[in-house]
Amino acid sequence: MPATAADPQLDAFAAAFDDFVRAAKRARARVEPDALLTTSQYDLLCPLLDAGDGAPLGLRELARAAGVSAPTATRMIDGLAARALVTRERSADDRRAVRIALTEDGAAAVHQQRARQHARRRALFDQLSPGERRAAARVLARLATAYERVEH
Amino acid sequence: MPATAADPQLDAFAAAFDDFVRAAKRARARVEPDALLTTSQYDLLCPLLDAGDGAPLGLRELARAAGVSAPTATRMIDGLAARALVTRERSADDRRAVRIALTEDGAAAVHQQRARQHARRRALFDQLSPGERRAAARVLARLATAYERVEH
DNA sequence: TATTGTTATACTCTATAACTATA
DNA sequence: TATAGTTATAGAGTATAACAATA
Repeated sequence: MPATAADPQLDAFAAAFDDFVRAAKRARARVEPDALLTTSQYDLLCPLLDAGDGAPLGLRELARAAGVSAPTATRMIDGLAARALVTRERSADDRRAVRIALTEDGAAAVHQQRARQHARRRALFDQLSPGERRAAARVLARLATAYERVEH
Repeated sequence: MPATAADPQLDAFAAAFDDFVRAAKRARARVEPDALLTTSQYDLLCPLLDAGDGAPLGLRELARAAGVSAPTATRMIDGLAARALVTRERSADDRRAVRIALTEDGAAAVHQQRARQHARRRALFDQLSPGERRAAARVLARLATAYERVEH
C-alpha cells in the first residue's frame, strides 16, 4: 500500500518522535495554567532579561528574536505594559524608536518562568540513568543540527 | 549565584533540549505556511482518518482525542464544515449527538498533512548515521516515558 | 439528573496592509 | 527613500459559563 518500501528503523524513529511530542505537549498543558507568562510572552521578554539590569531594547529587536512580526510584538507589549511588566518609552536620540524595559515585576515574572522551565528539565533529567543522560544530550544536540540542514 | 550547585551534565542536557526545541520550531514555521490544515486541525481530524472509510465520530470524542474543550472543537468543526472538509449530521439513534465525518477533500487534506509529516521525519532521519538513528529512537522513546512519570 | 452539543463572551497569538513619524 | 513603530483588519485557537435538547 505505501508508495515507498517499509523501513522498520524509520518507523521506530517516527513513532518515538510522535510519542515524545505528545508527552511534551501534555506536560506543558499540565504546567502552563497558573504561569504568569505564556510561552510566547516569555520568548518575547527573555532578551530583556539576558540584556540585564533594566537595559532597554527596541521593539523590532524583540520581535525578531522571538520570531514574530512587529505588529504582533506591539500587541503583546501593549498587554504586558498594561500589566506593568514592561515600560515603553520613546528614545531620545532616535525619536522613531521605542525603548522597552522590564519593570521589577516583569523581571520577576521572567525569572519565575525560567526557574520553572529549569525545574521541569531537571525533573526529566532526574528520571534518566547516567548513560541515558549522556545519550539524551548527544541526541538532542544532533537532532538540532540535523534540523538546520534539512532543505534550507 | 544559583541557589543549587551547578551540574555540567544537566546544563548540557538543558542546552541541547533548548536547541532542539528552537530548531523544531523554526522547521515547523518554514513548512506550515502553505499547508491545507493547521496542526490543531490535523490533530482534531486524525481520529477520523484512523477510524477509516468515512466512519463518523462524535464531537466530544474528537475534542478529547485532540486535547481541546468541546466549544473549541465546535468552532473548529464550524470552519472545517464551511470548507467542506467534514460533514456534521445529527445522529438518528441519539438525537443529542452529532456524527462528524470526513469528506473526500477532508480525507485528502489529512492524508496530505500526514505525508508531509512523514517526509519531514524522513528528511531528519536521513541526516543521521545508522548508530545515531538507533540512539535517537531509543532516547526519544525514553524521554516520552520519563515525561509521563514526572510529578503526575 | 446526566449527557451532548452550541452560544455567548473574552482573551491571546498570529499575519498582512496601510499608515505616521522620523531619519 | 528607508526605517521604527502603530493601527486597521482578519482569522485561528483557546477557555469558562450558560444554555438547549435529549436521554
